[in-house]
Amino acid sequence: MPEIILSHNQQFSLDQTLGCGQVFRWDRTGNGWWYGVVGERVIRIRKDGSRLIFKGAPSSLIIKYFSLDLDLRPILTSIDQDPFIHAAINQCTGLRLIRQPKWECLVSYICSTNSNIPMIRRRIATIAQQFGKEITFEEKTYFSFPDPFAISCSGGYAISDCKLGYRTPYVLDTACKIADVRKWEDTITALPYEDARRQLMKLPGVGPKAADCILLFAFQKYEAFPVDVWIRRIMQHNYIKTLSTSSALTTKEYETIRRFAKSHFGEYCGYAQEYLYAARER
DNA sequence: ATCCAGGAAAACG
DNA sequence: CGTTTTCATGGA
Repeated sequence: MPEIILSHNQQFSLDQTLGCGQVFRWDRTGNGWWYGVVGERVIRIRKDGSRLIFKGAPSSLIIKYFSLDLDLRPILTSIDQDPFIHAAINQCTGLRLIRQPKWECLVSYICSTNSNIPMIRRRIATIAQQFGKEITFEEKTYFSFPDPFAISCSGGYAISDCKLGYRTPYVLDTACKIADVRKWEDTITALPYEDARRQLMKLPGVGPKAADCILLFAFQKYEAFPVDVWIRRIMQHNYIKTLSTSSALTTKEYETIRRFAKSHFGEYCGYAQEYLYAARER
């Protein structure tokens, strides 16, 4: 089985990275193997010390997907601005932001609203099962994530069967609007963060939070700082104690939080967000 | 039964 | 304009 030997500057935890809630298509078996669908491939991977052992994809794809080509140390040093984030960094050693497939990430976070991680996972799995291509791997059947056309051309019939609730028309309408995925990806990629964010938020079902997740996880716009209920709580308790404790997160509050994060943690505040989220107390 | 979950859109005042 | 209500689903 192919493997990658991680050097000392490739700090990496498979469990932190795949288990922190940024991706929804990976499962861990009892003995440390992870199985996941990435694009048209099923990947099996585990880590033994500095050895990364895997099957189902070339090394180049593994390195790109897990961002193993970038040195985490200067990034973590730059966001390590106070004792609280320092503790989170230490608690989640080796957590990396993944370079997710963009279209799948978009749909995932449209499906994430007002929901929890197990539910999101189930929805994405159902969509893949309904519309994706069958992939056989080690005698088991998996499904790739369908392109927009596969979803839109069904005329909304099969998608309404995926238990997405009120998110059903969001996914369908977004699939219709993004007929040419490649073009959409190139457009967003080329735009600076704020412009890309405004563009994404024009899609039905994509608000500030979803847009920031997509930009951070799929487009590597590291200044994105997604604010969900957990992050808001953490920011209230540890950083901005003057925040009102009203129930719904207003646009103004969201702006206050993400501006603070950018100025406090810097250009890589998105990395700070993910460490804070992964280290959250439940 | 009631509340909550990696929120967003529509309705309201 | 800012604030409140509604939305579908399942788990605790």
